[in-house]
Amino acid sequence: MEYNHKVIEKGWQTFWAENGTFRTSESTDKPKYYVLDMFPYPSGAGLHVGHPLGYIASDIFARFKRLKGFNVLHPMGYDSFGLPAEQYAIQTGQHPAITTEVNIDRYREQLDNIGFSFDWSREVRTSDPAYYKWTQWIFMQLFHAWYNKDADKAESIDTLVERFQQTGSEGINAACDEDVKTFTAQEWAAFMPEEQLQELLKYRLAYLRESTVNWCAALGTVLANDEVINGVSERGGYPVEQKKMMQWSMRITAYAERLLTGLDTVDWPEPLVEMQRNWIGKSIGATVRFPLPQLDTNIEVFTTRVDTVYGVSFVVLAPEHELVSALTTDEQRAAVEEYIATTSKKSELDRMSDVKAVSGVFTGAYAKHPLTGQDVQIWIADYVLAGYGTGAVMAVPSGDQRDYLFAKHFDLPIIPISDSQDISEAADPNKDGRYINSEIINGLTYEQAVPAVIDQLQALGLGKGKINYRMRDAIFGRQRYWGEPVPIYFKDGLPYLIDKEELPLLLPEVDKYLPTETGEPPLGRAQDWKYQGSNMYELSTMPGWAGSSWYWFRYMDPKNPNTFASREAVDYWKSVDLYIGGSEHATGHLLYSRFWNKFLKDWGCQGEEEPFKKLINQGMIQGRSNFVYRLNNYATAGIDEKIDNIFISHNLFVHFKTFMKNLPPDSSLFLYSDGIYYNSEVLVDDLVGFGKCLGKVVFDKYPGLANVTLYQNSFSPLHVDVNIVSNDILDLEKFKAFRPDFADAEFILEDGKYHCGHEVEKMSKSKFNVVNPDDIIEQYGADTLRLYEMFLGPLEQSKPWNTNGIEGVYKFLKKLWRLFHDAEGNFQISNEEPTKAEYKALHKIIKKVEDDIERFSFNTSVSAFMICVNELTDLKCNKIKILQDLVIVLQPYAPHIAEELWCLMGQQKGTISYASYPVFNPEYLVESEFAYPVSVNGKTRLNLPLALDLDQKAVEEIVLANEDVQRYIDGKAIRKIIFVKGKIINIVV
RNA sequence: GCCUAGGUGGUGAAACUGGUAGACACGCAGGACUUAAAAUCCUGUUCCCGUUAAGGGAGUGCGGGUUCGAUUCCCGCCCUAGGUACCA
Repeated sequence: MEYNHKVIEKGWQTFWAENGTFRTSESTDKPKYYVLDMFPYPSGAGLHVGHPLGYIASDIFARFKRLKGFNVLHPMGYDSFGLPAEQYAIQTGQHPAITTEVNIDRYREQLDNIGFSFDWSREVRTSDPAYYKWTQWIFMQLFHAWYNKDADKAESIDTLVERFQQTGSEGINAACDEDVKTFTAQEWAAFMPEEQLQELLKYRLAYLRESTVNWCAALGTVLANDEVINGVSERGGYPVEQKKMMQWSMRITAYAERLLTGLDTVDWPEPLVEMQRNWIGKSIGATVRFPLPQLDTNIEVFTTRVDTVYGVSFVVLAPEHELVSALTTDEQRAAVEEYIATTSKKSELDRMSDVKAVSGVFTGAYAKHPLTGQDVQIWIADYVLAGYGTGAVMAVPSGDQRDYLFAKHFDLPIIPISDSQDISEAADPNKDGRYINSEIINGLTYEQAVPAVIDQLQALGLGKGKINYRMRDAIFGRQRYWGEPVPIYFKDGLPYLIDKEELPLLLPEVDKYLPTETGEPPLGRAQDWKYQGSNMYELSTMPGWAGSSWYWFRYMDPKNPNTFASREAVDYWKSVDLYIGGSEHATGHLLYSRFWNKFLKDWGCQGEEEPFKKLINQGMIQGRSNFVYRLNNYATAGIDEKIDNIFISHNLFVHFKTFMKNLPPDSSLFLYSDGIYYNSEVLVDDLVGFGKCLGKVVFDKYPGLANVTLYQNSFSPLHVDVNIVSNDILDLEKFKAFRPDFADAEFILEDGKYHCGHEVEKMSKSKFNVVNPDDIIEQYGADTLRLYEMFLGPLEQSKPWNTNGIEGVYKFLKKLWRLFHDAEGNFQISNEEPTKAEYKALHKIIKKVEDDIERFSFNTSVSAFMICVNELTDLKCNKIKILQDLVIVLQPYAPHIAEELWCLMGQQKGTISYASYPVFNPEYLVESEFAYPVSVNGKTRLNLPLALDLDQKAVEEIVLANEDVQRYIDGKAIRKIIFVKGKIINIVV
């Protein structure tokens, strides 16, 4: 039979499913390997061809590792809590669980068509109560934990209570809120129980506190920093404002340092590591206090250049700084209040857009310089951010450009502090010179000055070295329905954990998925939803990232009812060896997952510091839209009938556009049946060709037409479904059926074809550029799809989807099939011993694929397969000894055809999945094309690579007779001689 | 502005540690088979000069450098994509 992908592929997919071919267990002597994909959110649109790119790559890798003798865990599941299902529920009233279920079924069907080797028996869904039970459990552990900085790990809150009871707050070194109290053991004991709980909340890793949040009114929820892009929501692009609310937060900042140092131990793409580093934003510096004798307090600032402290000529506070109103003098009060009012009105977006404008107001107050004791002015300005550092900066105009501009603008002093500074035009932050105007550090270098200043400040109690992080704690509550309920109830306004036995705390039914009339989250609508019948539950739900922050553990032991994953399973699988997914999760999912992983390690649940050892970002596949150009703005004379269903081919459109652009904006073209005239007078040679084309259709049909007038925008691009376009050539019949109003369309063609325009855009329904993998599979098969997605280019690179080249890959599979089938389509194989050339072709591919997979260069493997089959075809090789190994090598890429051929050779059905990867034999390959001259007994001889198959004597004769060679041998040592086809190309000395 | 990645034919791309640049594939052109189409196969295809050919020249964003030899290494610049931003 001919290569029939439909029959072959369905058959094998059924076989794999029925036989549980890819079911994994822990009981084996093989080394383990964990290959994970970022699990998808099952959206209503289904998969498009961009989605499976990463899954195909990971599947190839997983299958390859199996062949290499590893016990491979390769699971798949769904991140099934999320906004779209809820939005859909709001619109239609359908329960998000139902929508989600339907979408998951659709996803599963599409995934199955591609022939993945997932172990589906381990599937997880984050919205499944049996799953989110453990998400809630982890939350409870985080609530019950504090971070002991001395031990550098999270500990049970009980150990903290114990220490409070014994020694009070003395000596506690914790990651906690700023406003913790200091107290003795006696004072602690004297606190009311509520006070104690209130205080403990400031230490917990999951905690409740009033914080400024990104409130998105349109979505009715708060958003995390990484969900806000340029001041608008990532989803939907709605405006986001700052608002104070009581919120659940996660003390991820406790792990800032470990999250940073851990990045050095993982094998991740450099851009991603860099993104996380920037997000954490560590800066090493110092805090400096500027005394305020009038208020008996200090202004604390953070600086990374404490050595420039003698250059301070003023201090700037953020407008929101808590000391502002207290220290503002009466004369300045009006100005200050007005300034605060204007800045608070500015949205995040405004503030970002006028970054360059200098603004600020003097408070009228002065602080003492900590080292010189001189008075320095205190200003407020919105270039100082309340949320970073201490919300106040010491201004060093000579060393910082923003301070410099501020000083210039308000005519404040600029003090040079280094003999190498040039501050005539701008601030100069260089660290090269010696200090001047700097009392105790005059004449010192930067390296000497920093510790000197810090020592002095510390001695005065006015400063100390400090490390600051940009990263904020993560807001953990969402005022939405479709998420995990937080396992908390309230009594007298204080949060308590529900009993562990009550887990999972099920998502209650509600009548509507909207906030209540009183503005509470949707869960406020649930009837009789009280903890043990009396206490109110927390009404917000967990954010989208909760369920995805630990899911790789659940795959290890997905059905366990007693724990999130058994210790045996966790110790066996340890961490993910290879993780494939998009880089858009750099500062969200990938950071939170590392945080929870570290916490679970501290908690003694698992032993790995990092969850994902190696990570690959697959590039996004963008859409490639096609356009047709319709006549839609014109005037006719001498005819009544409409003639607007005319489409011009792409090059004519470009021609037309270019030409019109060169005319005055309000000009128009008149068309006559024998050509085009510009302004009815001048014949435009350029447009003759265009005019003839256009004239043909228009005037054949309307012979009596006197003229048509065209304007600048007479032809406008219109998205056309990419599925009726092939190689940018429009299928005219399908186009007429595409939309009813195109039924009588007429075309102005080039070379008898309608060429469409194209553009790279996001893949979306409205742009008619969505390509469904099912359609590709229907036409070419899953193996072709898999190979083609890999063939498209480097995995990590983003690229537009373009079906144009797929024929080439399809041809390769057909060629391979035909090589082992005769003209009648019967399987035909020879038992003969292969020739050297045949072995060479085979071993080339064995080596190549192995190398390529190890370095994730899947696209070059596909090319190599084609070369291999071309070579074998030329050799007319249909030998069993070649095919046996070849199909194993091919199996990760094109598993269906590989299985089928394996079977046809008389091997037991399905055993190819457990075969072992063929051993590469270098004897068959040309290793190198270089010859190395060596000296033997004073005579120069050539070391020729054996595989080159050259006549030693003949080559030596040629090479040694070469003048250059002689010259080099006399002068210097020759490293190698490069020759191709017996000819010397170059000589390396 | 800063950080990161990248820039090679008509197109997707390859060249792994400096060694025949453009493998492989698409597209295009020509040809074979066929009544015809599909399918399949063959030949050519970086650009310029040379009627064909033999042959010659240029060529991996631009300008320099190191080297017998540079897409690859170094310096400066330009452009594109992604990230990030009054972060003190």
